[in-house]
Amino acid sequence: MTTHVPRYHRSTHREAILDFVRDRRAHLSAEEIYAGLRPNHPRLSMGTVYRNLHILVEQQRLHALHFSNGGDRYDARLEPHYHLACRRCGDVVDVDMPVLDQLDTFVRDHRGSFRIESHTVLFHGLCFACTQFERDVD
Amino acid sequence: MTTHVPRYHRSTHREAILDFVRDRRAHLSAEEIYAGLRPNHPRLSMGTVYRNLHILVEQQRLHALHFSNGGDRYDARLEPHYHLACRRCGDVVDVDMPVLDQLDTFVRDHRGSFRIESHTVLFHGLCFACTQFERDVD
DNA sequence: CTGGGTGCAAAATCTTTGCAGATCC
DNA sequence: GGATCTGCAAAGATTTTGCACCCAG
Repeated sequence: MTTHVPRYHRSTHREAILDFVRDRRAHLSAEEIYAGLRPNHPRLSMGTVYRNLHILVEQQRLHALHFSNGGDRYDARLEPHYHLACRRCGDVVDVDMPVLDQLDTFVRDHRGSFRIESHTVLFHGLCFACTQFERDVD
Repeated sequence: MTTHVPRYHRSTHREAILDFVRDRRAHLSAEEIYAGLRPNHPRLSMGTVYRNLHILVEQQRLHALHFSNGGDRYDARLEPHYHLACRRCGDVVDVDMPVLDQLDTFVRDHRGSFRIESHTVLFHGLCFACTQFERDVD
């Protein structure tokens, strides 16, 4: 039982999806990608968006981010970096700070049985716009 | 338009859910909680589980964890701590290392417009059992 | 009493998948 | 030609919600 590895063909839609996420430099949901591409790709379907997003992640041409609200989001910035999410509006931005590679090493030494591959850091809080709607946060 | 804040009553189901998550000391899904309580609470429904989990999180008596595979998981351990998730089987364990409070301060100084409240760290990798199923991971 | 809590089932989300035809190599 | 890609619609999986009734305060 050897797992079949497909040799992907070239696909206009797949490239369009990748380009779209790259150009936006944002953390887009499948729905946003679909809506954004629809004008120029009227025959695009959600099934195709999902199928291609999975392939692009598998090919390491996109990274998937998992959040609380709603579904996954996709990021074309491949170097490790941290994120900051607003708990009110859900907006996600990149954090401009060095990645702490030593964390992986530290945990590796303390938990040898687990093969650590990477880590993610997510900061939680309120973006500037949303702070105005939340008064007394103790 | 002032948001209505309910004064929660006492509820056998809510306490049972909280006790169950506390006793298991694990990171349980709604489904697992439902299945685990069903024997002793035959009239419990999934709707009630979800409604109470939201309330317990709002009351800060549980924390919700968000992962890629499937839905949220719930944790009764309230002090900040980090997690380690196996990308193959999805198992989640606590990481025994001090929390880096200074990260919040650091990012606060570099992104004044965002009100940082906390951060989470998630390590990714393979648990010991799953390393045996994955050979050549480059 | 009044407002919260619950079961139940329907609805709402979000994502996956089967299939037939089109496309790539 | 054979594997991959696609639209479409149906099916899955997960979570929310409307409603009538029950229960706590």
